Amino acid sequence: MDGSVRLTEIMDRDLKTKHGLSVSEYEILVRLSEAPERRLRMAELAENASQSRSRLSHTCSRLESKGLVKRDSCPNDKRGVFAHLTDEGFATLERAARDHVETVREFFIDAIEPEDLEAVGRAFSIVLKRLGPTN
Amino acid sequence: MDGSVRLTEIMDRDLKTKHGLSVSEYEILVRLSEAPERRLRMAELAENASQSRSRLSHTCSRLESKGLVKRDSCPNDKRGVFAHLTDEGFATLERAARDHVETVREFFIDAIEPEDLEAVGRAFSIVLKRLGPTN
DNA sequence: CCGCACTAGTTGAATCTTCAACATATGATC
DNA sequence: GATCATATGTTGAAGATTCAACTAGTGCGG
Repeated sequence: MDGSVRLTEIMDRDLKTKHGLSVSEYEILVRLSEAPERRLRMAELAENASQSRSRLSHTCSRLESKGLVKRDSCPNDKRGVFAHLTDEGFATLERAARDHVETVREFFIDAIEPEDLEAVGRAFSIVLKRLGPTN
Repeated sequence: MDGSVRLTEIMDRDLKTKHGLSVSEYEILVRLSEAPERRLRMAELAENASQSRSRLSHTCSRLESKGLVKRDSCPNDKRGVFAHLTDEGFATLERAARDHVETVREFFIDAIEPEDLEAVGRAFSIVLKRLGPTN
């Protein structure tokens, strides 16, 4: 646990100093970029990014005021809200991802024996499944 | 990473609802309880618990006001401060640890194949070594 | 078509963390 | 033994997260 905490700390600082993004903001941009039409309902996004809805709301407000994300209401379900990635958001993500991937390699992927890496993947997938949906 | 985030989230909520402690507070109590005479210099404690000094200061203030930790100055080095675990702190830790260990088993240890668990240990030890001391 | 339980998302206050600035002390060097 | 670079720890403000309360909309059952 200690190792993984320290690792995210590194990632966080790296992203923040180079691109002004926290890991959780980055996470959100990634999920959006992978979604069809680069947009997702808030609830779904919260689920994907393992964040509470409240937290997502706040974080999205920040991202919106940075111009990286835009929210508009969903026509079908009047309660619903779509968050979608702006072009600027996508561009920022692309830049950030390049550095981020490199950092991940340096401190994680390349540091570990390949078979141990696979084991880590298996292990935490199971944990995730065991824990079920967020909240 | 996602799995490990979700895992600490569970630990956190578990500790908080049952014992009123956050994971980082718990962490601090653990390190102190393991130290000789149940006390450590602030800097050393920060290092052990992978926290910034500033954060430790604030957290210690909270723990102190709860009566679980006490700080007093170090005779050798007048800049220095010792944090030590009070009896009440130790008692609280003992209670918390019982539940905590069980939660860890349930969602982590028992969920994972033993050899994968070993791999996880190896992997993150290396990460930790690679990252070096905090900050 | 009314009532009611439930879901979506936001808000604000309380809490926690980060960051930079600070006060103080140490110790090496000249 | 004065000076300067460095280490220790705290502080307060700014930023992020959590928690509980809230608004609004959905949709089922009668």
